[in-house]
Amino acid sequence: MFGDDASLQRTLSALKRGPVRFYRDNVIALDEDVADYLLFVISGVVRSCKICESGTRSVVSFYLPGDLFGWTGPKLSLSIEAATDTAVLFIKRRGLLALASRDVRVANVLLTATTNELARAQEHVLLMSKSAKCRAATFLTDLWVRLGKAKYLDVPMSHQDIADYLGLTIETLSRSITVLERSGLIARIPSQRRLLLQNHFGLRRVMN
Amino acid sequence: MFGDDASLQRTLSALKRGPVRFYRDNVIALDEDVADYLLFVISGVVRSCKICESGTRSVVSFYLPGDLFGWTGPKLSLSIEAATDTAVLFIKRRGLLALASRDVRVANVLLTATTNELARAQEHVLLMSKSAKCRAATFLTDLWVRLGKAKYLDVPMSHQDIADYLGLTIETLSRSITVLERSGLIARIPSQRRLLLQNHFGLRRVMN
DNA sequence: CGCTCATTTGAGGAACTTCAAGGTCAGTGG
DNA sequence: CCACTGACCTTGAAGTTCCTCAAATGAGCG
Repeated sequence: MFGDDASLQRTLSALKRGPVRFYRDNVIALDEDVADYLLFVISGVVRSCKICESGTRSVVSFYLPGDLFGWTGPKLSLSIEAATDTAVLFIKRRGLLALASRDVRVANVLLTATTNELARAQEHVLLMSKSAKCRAATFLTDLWVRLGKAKYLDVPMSHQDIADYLGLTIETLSRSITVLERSGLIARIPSQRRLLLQNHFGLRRVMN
Repeated sequence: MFGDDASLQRTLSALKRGPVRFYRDNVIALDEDVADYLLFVISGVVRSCKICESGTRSVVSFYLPGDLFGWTGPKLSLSIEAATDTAVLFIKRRGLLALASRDVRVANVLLTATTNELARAQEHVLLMSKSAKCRAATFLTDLWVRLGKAKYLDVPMSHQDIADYLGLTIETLSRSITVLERSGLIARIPSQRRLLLQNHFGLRRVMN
């Protein structure tokens, strides 16, 4: 079984639902739902976040096109939401697991996806005990890398989302970005949302 | 193959090396080594941590007896160290993966271990944007749960380790614990290292 | 006891948050 | 074409939390 890619493709197609489109700030799933489905991002940005009893929100992770995720345990009760307009694929978890037990390539994809997500979560932990300036610089540089190192960085998510991801207020984030700009490390051309990372060496130094 | 637990046990035995004992603060592995081995904690506490260029240390995770870990990607370059005197098992990664592809039980153990580690990392991220008092209360309560909800909580790792895990200074951690004590939520009986969590409801409230 | 190391406590300063106001930009309707 | 609106971002000033530095206290051990 699955001796050729074509039959693998057919089996995968049978497991997926979508692409489903969501508008910005729509809830895609609560993580009770994610117990049954993995998500694959086709376009746009997805965030997983948590609202505390105190009303404060934390963004745990951003997922970009090509990311496969949904391993988060149900006890965290995270909410999966569209950070921009998005399209995502829902993939039956049990079906994919069964497939993985028969096809090593599938198993490797799942293992790689999970390991990557763990590594990113650990880097996130490390980031949270750095200064605001360092957090902002690291976030922008990482995002630029994840989006393919294009000439300009079009930041797709709102500053509020970024601030909640970095554990800062939106004001502190704004000030930090302004400091980076005044230091000549980045520039905003021509508008807010489009950034040019000018001095990668300097950014690396700020990132520690 | 592996139709019975006995043959599974034999195969597992062939993959493991140890138990190996380490004294407190010994380096168990750098994560280039962890690329080849998974670690299983027999006794004591293991920490994974990172020293920045600036000299500051962060503890990414603590592993307790029964924990299986080592999925961290090599690009983080974490150091795996003994937070107390410990005994650990080294398990050949490739061998265990091969085993997992043939035995669903093994695959499930690996998946569960990885998912748990991811969930803990995400909770850690959430924790880092809370107040010092909340972080301390959450850490102590979680540790108490992970250690089996014994009557007394014998904190096994140093305050410095805990502070580096929580992204606080050792002084702020100490003050936070003192505040919890003065609020009657915890008590130190009879010495520093042994704590009694007195008011679980109150602790839950501080944890938010 | 007298050493060392770990933890606690205090006072002052730095970083971040809060609250409040001003600015920018895209969309809408006159 | 221009003013109006609302969402989003930026800036300023005051307040809070946490950090830094310094010293004191406590625990463990020869």
